[in-house]
Amino acid sequence: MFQLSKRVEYGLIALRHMAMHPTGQVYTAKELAKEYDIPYELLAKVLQKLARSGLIFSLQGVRGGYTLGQDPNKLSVAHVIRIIEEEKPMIAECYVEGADSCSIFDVCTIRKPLGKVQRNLNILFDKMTIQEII
Amino acid sequence: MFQLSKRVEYGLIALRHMAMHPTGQVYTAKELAKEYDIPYELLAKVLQKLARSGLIFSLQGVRGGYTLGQDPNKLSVAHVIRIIEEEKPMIAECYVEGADSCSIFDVCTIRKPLGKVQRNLNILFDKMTIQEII
DNA sequence: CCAATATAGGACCTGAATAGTCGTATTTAT
DNA sequence: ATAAATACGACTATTCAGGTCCTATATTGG
Ligand code: SF4
Ligand code: SF4
Repeated sequence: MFQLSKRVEYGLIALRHMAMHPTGQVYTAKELAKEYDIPYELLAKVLQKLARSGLIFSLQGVRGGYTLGQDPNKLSVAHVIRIIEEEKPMIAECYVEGADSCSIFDVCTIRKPLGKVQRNLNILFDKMTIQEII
Repeated sequence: MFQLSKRVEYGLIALRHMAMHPTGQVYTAKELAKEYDIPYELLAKVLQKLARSGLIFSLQGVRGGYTLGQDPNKLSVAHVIRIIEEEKPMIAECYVEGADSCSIFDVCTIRKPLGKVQRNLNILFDKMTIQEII
């Protein structure tokens, strides 16, 4: 319970790697996968997703790869999570899926307090930048 | 991702229910399950676990049930989670399962920053008591 | 004593979500 | 042209949470 998904972990690792080295440098999914011993196809998908949302730039073809598209100081972990996980619920499903998603919604007594936890968690991830995890 | 398990939610709901009403009162798993429309067997197991670790008292036999064993002011949500989930990992598995659990442990670069998140989350749940969620 | 009602707890089934794999198309530098 | 890279959809496998079922044991009250 409460684990970060591998996809998010892999994404963070890749972003951190890019942020650590001189900007503009291009990294291929292959070399990153090898460096960190991550399944290539899986990492590739994550990078594609990050690229699609403009978080990193992709260069196709020979000598292509990925390069950091944003200042790592301004890139929050929360943002990365949101992109990779899309709108997956955190803490409690009813927050995202609505009242119908939970059969005990209208008698549930812990929904509100959990909201507080959720907010605090958001703040935590919002404040944490890629630069910070280097 | 990052969801509280149903078992924890059910446990919190039951504890909250007990904490709301006069102390000493006995509740059966059956009536709680009905009241909140929770699967009886599942709730029963959660309550058994809470009873085993002394968090609530159990009375067997006819007219038995459960009764709150502790001051709700002193009972933290963190404690409840730890009892129900035992030593399930939060945030990242390597914290509990050790280095061998993750193939990229020794090249992983985000382990330490995730530790910070974990600590903050612990603080959050530690501070939150059952009394508080009433 | 006996029947009813409750907890105790193990075994099992199921479906959904995650992790990982494969195949193929497309792009581009050389 | 070829090789090396991204793009992307479809597929498989594994894991885990949620839920169910069954039996044993304890306790009360008639
Ligand atoms: S209504 Fe309550 S039990 Fe249901 S998902 Fe929301 S917080 Fe959890
Ligand atoms: S070593 Fe890194 S990737 Fe592996 S479980 Fe720990 S934090 Fe996650």
